[in-house]
Amino acid sequence: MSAQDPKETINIENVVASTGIGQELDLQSVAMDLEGADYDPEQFPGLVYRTQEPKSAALIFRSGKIVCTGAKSTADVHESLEIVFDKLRDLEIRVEEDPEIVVQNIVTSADLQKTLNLNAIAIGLGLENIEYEPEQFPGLVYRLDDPEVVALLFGSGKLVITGGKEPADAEHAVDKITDRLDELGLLDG
Amino acid sequence: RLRKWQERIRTKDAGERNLQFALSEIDRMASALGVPRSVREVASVIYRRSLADDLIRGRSIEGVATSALYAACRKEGIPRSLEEISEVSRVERKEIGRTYRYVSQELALEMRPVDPKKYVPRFCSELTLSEEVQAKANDIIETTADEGLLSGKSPTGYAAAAIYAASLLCNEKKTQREVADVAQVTEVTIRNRYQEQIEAMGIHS
DNA sequence: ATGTTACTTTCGAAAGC
DNA sequence: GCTTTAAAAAGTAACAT
Repeated sequence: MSAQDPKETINIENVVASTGIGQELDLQSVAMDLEGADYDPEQFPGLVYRTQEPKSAALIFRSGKIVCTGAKSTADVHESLEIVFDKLRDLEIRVEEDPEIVVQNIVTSADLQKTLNLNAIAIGLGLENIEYEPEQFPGLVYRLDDPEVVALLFGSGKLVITGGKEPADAEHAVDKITDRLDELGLLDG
Repeated sequence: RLRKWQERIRTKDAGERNLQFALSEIDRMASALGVPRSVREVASVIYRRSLADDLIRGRSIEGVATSALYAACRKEGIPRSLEEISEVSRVERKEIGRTYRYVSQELALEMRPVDPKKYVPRFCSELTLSEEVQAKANDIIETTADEGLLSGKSPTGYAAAAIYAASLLCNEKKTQREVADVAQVTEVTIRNRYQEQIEAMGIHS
């Protein structure tokens, strides 16, 4: 009744993407005119601009390249970047019509809905394939080859999957992890 | 050519000096921690393997030496926490931890997670607790860990809580602060682990 | 003794040191 | 390698109440 497919519990928590306006920028002046912009070249070469809805943070560089992070979906990434593009246009900066936006990383969380004995899992998956140092971090780090993602498994059964380029990567990862733990008889039992 | 010859000697000498420095550091830290000679030997082997596999590039000699000692203590079954290790090293805890993880992966040391029970004898000794308390603490750790209660928890905090609980059960009470001090964890951690363990053991007191 | 804030881990891009 | 951004997981710690 309560046990549903772990895939249904997958939630996208953050999407990182990169793009560019195809134009060099004078970040100093952009920082002056764009309200809410944080720019401290001594500390970091990029200018930070935050959007409220959707919530995200954009890192704008002198080269015109932009990194967007914090969005909850790929659609939000596009929305956020459109806002950034329009803000720049308001500053009389030429921005390409539809700059190519490339998703670089998707962070998701999920729930296997069964508590995990990480010690047993560490041995079962093979000590050479995992990293588990509870003195340093409570999660067990499991790197998958296909899809090429990294999963952090917790004793509660919840997990984080990061490194994927598309939502499907997380689903495949959850499937593989579930299957692997099942065949090892490590889901509860 | 003479120049090339000198360069080789210079490199060889530098390498030799660095190795000697690393080994003397391992010796110094091991003495400060009071670990047996066998541990220093294991640490030396791990350091030499790190050197042979070129793992020191981009890292400090001290960091690798300290990590080798941390790994050796664990491998020999007498673990020292990163907190304890960092007190005798000039490398900070975070760096020792990440270097250890790197060396451990690269050399395929296949280190198993630290068993909290490995801390019981030393901590109890420092607290002058009886054999009975040690046995009780080990029982609590073993029983509750098998129920999956150990997952994700720090070995020192887990051991500390079990020792605290055992000291109460055996009428040799030590305060949370006393146990927290030897284990180098906070009272809050002992409190949290203690509650879980007691509940899992079905004890009420 | 409890509550808040903050730091640990994973990932990726950007430009520059 | 570092710097900055955001986000989740759960444990631990520092400091306040």
